[in-house]
Amino acid sequence: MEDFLLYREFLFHNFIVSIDTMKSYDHKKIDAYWQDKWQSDSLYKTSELPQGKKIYVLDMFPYPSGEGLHVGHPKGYIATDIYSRFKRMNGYDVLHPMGWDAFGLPAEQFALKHKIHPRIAVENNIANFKNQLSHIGLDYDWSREINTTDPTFYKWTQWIFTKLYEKGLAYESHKPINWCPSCKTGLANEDVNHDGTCERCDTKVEKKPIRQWVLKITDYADRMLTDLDTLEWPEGVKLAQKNWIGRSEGAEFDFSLTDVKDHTDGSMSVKVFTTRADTLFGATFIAISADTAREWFNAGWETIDGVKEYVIETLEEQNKENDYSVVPEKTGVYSGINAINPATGEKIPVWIANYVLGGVGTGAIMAVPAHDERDFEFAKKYNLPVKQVISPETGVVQTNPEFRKSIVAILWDKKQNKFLSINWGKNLGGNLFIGGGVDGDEDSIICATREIKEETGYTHIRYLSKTEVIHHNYFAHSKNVGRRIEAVGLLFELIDDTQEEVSLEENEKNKFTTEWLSKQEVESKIEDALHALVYTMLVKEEIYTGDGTLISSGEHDGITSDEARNRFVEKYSGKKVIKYKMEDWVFARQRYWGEPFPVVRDNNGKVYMVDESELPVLLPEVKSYEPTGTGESPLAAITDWVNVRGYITNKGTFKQSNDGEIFTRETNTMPQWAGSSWYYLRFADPHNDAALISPEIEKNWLPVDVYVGGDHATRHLIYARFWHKFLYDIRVVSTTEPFSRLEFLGFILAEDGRKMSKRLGNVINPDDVINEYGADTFRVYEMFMAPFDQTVAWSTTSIKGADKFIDRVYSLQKKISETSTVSNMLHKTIKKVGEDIEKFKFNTAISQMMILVNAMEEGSFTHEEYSTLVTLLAPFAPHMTEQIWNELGNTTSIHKVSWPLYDESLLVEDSTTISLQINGKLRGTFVVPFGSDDSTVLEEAKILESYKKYVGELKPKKVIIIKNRLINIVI
RNA sequence: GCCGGGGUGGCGGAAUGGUAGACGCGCACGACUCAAAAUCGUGUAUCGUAAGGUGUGUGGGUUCAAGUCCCACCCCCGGCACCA
Repeated sequence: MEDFLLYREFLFHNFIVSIDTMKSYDHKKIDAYWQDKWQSDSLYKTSELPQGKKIYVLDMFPYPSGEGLHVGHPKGYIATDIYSRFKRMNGYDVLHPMGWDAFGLPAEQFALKHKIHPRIAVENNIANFKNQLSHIGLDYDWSREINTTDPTFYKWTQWIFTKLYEKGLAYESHKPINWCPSCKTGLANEDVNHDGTCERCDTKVEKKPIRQWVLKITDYADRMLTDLDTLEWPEGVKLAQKNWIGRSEGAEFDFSLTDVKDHTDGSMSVKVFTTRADTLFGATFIAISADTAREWFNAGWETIDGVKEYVIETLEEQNKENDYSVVPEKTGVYSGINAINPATGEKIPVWIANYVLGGVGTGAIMAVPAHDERDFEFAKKYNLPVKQVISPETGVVQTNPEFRKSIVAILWDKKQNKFLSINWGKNLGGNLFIGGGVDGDEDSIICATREIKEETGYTHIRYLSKTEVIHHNYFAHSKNVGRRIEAVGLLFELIDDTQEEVSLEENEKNKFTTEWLSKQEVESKIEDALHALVYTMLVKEEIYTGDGTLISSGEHDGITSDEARNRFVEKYSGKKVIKYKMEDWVFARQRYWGEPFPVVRDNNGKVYMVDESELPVLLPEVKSYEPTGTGESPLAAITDWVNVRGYITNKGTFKQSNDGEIFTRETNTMPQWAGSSWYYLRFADPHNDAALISPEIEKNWLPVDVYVGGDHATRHLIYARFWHKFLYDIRVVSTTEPFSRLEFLGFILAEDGRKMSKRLGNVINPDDVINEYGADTFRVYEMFMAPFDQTVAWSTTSIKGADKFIDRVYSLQKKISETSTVSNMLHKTIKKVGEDIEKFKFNTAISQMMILVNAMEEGSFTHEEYSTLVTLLAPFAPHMTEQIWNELGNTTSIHKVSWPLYDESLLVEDSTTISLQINGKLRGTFVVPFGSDDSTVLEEAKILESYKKYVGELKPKKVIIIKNRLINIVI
């Protein structure tokens, strides 16, 4: 009641203004009034522990850039706001926090440009962001705000690093890494664009050997892969992670080398990695990368003429690599060395080839041109032998099959470039080539020649080529038996069209017709897997790269690819190996604005972690935080910070002491991804000095139930999963995954369809929009403009629709009456809005409410029904609905009201419109009572003019009636 | 090339195999107004005066009925890319 009186007083002072603006209500006053009131009432304060059902709704926390917010930024925040308000109204305790990801390069670059300290810049930017956000009416509990640059926060980032080190998951490396010459820092692979440029500044990234801290994320690759299945994430993201992790199961084999001149590395063998160990007998040459060749040179190898030049040239070429979209032409050179295939004992040449890459596998491959496209392309170019060792397998393998031998013959008319096909009709397999069974030991060419003559009469033909045996499995329905066919495919050329009388019986002849098909027709009409494969191999001259049965593999003929992969590793001294495309995480940056490593070294360079009791290691103030570009961080110049006296505790950690030895601090800083890899935990327990998070709080609030943000499929979402799993292993968290459900948001583009940027001058500032239309209109429009996950351009005209809607809902207040025409529509709306919010389908939820409002405007509705509408709209338009709620005489906040329930019985309408179809075409509609039985519907339909016109006295062949929907009469 | 996602009016977009284009913008006309804005009303896929025909990227198919299911292809967006 107090609120109500307060509001009356407020109206008295301000209402005149709103009449002037010709709007039903004055959003500026109302927005501010309620935002202040919610704030002073602590409406959104989250309790320390959830009392009942909990839900943790999280936005990807923003990077507080100097540019401020544009209208695209709040889209996700509005969605989580709606979702969390909805959940709160459904009786959940909601954790919905916000914070700042403020370390990292952009903040530092902004600071450098504007000549202010990054800490000050970050403070200003956060203040600006917070001010902009505050106008939107979001329900964050700001008492839980966190900031990754706050020492009380990064203390725990450092703590996690010391734990990673303890568990052997952090190590130093001098391997060449990605170096951005413009940002003057090392980068993780994840920070490098597809085209080899820096993700931040688009400068060409170089390889540079720098001492680096690296995290062993590859140790978690398998778990990260398998646990993907447990996540309610968009399939695309899961797939992207799967590809990024890039697990491949294979084997390594040693090929011993012969004819090596002065190769002093002593091993005299080359190690290859393959995922196709089953094709070992088909390895007809070895190909090594230019990198591997260089290593051999360094080890003292003297080679034949031209090889060294080729290697140098290739290395140069590969370092350029600007255009990633074009696969370069394969080149190579014979090295003069030969290798022994461990399976066949044969001597095969070793080539150096540009398509073999140094960083992949072992940098050397066994080339199997018969079963690998790249090897095949290379072998064709350099005339290297192709040896098929896998017999293709088509169809579905049958149990207890009948064995048969057969041929598939393709007759080619070169002049017309057409292929002879037999059309058996739809039910007998459609178009095939010529097929037939082999009699006993009959030669396949003779057999095929005979079949062609028998079935088509052509006799003047020339044999061209044939395949190895293909195994084809199918179920012969006519004989009710599974079959396994050993087929040979053959290609013949038609010399002339001399044709004999087809020797088959008349009734046999009538079963099929012969047709000449063009290439295009063949590809669309020949559906049979075996016949299509024969065509692919003989006409298109493609190789078979799938699994199958072994042939030409000595004693192993007849076993499957799977069996061979296991057997060959044992038999030929191979080793099973699992490789990942993902590499360990380069975790150091040579910049100022990041978390310092809690690491010191003694004068022998031995590394110690700073003792937990002395964390955080504070980022020191520094005069110049410009990058040095030497691979050293600016911190290295601060000698009285770098040099620190102390001692090593019996735990092996470092503690400061003025009379101790001198140690030197690590001067690299952590990458921006460090803080964001665990921040979501801290929101649940933001002020805990003693622990990263209290176990009780962790158990009650975590994991994040719904995580909303932009597409970070392969970086943030990989790193956070890795750290979370590690924290699970050291018992800091009790779940194996951090984010149960993930919802991506589509971006908002500028009205011109381009990205919003200051440079293009097309930025739309939410402050301006809110000023003109109010926060509620802004919120409703952003949610209504397109499906949530879809990118869409801003429209300064379309927003008027949302504005009108808000205004009309407010105006409806005047129409409250004692009667109702909308009860059915209202209950449908309650159902749909609830279901849609749950699924993040905000656009259709709003559209349903618009439909209801239209119906209310046309008909009549009660006070209670109006209250229900306002309640449904409350999560979307919190200010206006709170205002109405208050004006309706309620004394508590609408945001504490229970979500309305729908009445199943009221979802049903009294009557329903049936559409009349005649032969599937719409010919009219009519209304019948809901639930009318079929005969009633038919009788009603017969009354229609269109029924009389189209059906008349004709007898319908068939009448299909879909209850409450339609009647279709087939005549 | 491979893997995702998508292709529906002038625009953003709706459609459990069952009236395609809900809802909104825009546009046109009308009401109110001296006038405009705002607001309200009516109309708005397309061809046709009409009856009716045609329409969800293209071509086939399944079905009484296809935007929706199946096959082939084209185009757009995103990711990966000589990964052995």
